[in-house]
Amino acid sequence: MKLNINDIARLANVSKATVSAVINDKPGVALKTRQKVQDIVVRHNYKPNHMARSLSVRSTKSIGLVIKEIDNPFYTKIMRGVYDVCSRHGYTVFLGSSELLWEQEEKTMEAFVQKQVDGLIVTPLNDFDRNSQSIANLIERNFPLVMVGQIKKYQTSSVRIDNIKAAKQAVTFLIKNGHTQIAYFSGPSNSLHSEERFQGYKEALIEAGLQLQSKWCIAAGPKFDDGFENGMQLFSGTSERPTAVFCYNDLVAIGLIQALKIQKIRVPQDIAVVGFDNIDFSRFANISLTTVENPAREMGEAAARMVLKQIENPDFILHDEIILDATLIERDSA
Amino acid sequence: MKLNINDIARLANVSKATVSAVINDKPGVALKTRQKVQDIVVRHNYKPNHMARSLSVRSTKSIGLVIKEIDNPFYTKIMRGVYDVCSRHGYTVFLGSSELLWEQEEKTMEAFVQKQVDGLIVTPLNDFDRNSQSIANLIERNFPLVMVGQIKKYQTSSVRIDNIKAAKQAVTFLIKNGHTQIAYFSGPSNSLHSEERFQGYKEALIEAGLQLQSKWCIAAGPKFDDGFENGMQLFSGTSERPTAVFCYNDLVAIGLIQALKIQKIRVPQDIAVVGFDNIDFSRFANISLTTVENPAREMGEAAARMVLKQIENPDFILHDEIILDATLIERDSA
DNA sequence: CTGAAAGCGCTAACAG
DNA sequence: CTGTTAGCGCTTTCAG
Repeated sequence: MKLNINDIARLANVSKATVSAVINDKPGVALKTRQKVQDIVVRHNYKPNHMARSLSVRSTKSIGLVIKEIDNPFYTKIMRGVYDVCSRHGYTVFLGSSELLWEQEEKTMEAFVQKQVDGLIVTPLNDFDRNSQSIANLIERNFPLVMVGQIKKYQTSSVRIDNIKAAKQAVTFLIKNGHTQIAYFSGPSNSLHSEERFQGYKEALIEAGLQLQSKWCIAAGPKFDDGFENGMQLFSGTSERPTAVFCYNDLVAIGLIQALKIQKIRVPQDIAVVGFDNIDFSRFANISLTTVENPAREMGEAAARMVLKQIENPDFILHDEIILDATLIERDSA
Repeated sequence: MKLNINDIARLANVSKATVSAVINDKPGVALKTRQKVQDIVVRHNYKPNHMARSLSVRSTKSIGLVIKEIDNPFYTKIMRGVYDVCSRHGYTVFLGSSELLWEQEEKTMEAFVQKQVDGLIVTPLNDFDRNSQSIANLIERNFPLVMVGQIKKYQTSSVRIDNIKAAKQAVTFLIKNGHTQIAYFSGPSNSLHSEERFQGYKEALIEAGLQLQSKWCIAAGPKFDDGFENGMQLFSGTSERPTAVFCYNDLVAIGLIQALKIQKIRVPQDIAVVGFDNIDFSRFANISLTTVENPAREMGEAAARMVLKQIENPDFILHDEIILDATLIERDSA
């Protein structure tokens, strides 16, 4: 039932080299022969086995994408950007997710490499004691690899934003609005982003001559519920409260706002909150969210363009960096 | 630099057949030989070329997933379900999206088949004049293929919900709450879901003895902005209004609520709105959304289990159907 | 238990 | 312009 190149060659009375030439639009085939072959090809609906081709030409026209969380809209946007430019260039993309476990990240990357992807795009986890043999190997082998974000220990190509600067800008905005008691809801402990944003938070405070207070540095997490639960907790008692909170991302900001709403605390009058990422929903949240625009899709696109360039230019891989802008979007929540 | 099975064989002083046997954990290799080979393998960090293996065994251990929209959280959840069970079973997944264009859907499927995926999961578009050669071929060839949802023209395995019933339930709920003037914001014109939900809407009206009024059947679309814009439009004038609207999905419901808010129309007092899908954000919308739970992730998981079963059982492919439950979740918006 | 040889479906020189 | 031949890296009989 399923024909291969030999069958077509036989049916067309030519050699398989000729068939190969015509299906790949190579020159040097007489028009008549070409047409005869083409005719047979369409008549039998022959589709070349792409894998066999890949084995021969040592290129699969595919890349592996490993993100952190499949159902986090921020990563979804990155995916979108990557997918768009890859498919536009005839590359197909393998989907992978570490779900915040770096053993998983590692395993997924390895699997992709074994499947012979031509390149890899990763949103890396950062465990401080992490020692990634795989990443080290890839770098050494000059394998096309780009990070969206970065991994502290290794130097690779990357596209990202300046998280410190962006966070500082957001917190400074809060300070300018008269806030002096500002909390930070951080993300996962192994998130470099979270740490950088914390750094920006600190810098803004210091620059304004304010005290950094550990009681207002809350280890929340990356999700709604993290924001919600920590919000419930922090604002439940009658004890002292901050007047503003800067959140690791929009998800926790929205969760926090939800908790505030339940406790009848008004946003932004009683508590101002600012998020990070500008996910689509931040506009539609309970209170439209003041947040930092994190150009996820653009980062995905840039990352994809970068790997493709590296793939097409294997001798010329250097550690490129693209830093995109992240700007504050003022809405109602602060 | 990059070693292959021959290199390992030579280094270990055995034949490549032996190497193959040990890396695949096949019996019939003397313990000593096995250890010697294994040692070389780890010492040189040898990773078999999975593609070459695939060519030989004619199975890639990969499946193709083609969804409709990458950044729609509903499809993202399906993706999650598919990804989870596939990776748990050692399958990797190719990411594809039709972005609501069926030529794209077709092309993506074809591409995956040429890349020799072992199976395909598709959330199909339904154009009424659509004639899918690819799908017909796959069915005829008995190719492992499962639809999340269904395509009207072809009989395939599928997992889905009873959209008609679910919609009817939602609209009946509205009617029980005293509404008689109920609008429907439909989805994309080529969405079977949208049409089935419309069907359910009609049935609920009829059963309650209410008139179906064409002025309240609004062709909105699948996105926020579609809900928003159509909401702005429908409720801008002082002309007659419905008192409730049933929306194709949560996205348009949330968009609509946003429009209502801007126009100072209260939800649910002035207008009740119910969505469909129960995306994560529906809880956190401006007004928490009354909606229909659409078990996306579970559908993804079921679909994945189904293809895997078909793949593992090629002689035994039948057109299976799984219909999952979709139940109304009552929250604040209606 | 181990190795030689054929083959998976395709591409790439190289002759003719 | 076309066909022959030799791989790509692995698996799989089948002898020995």
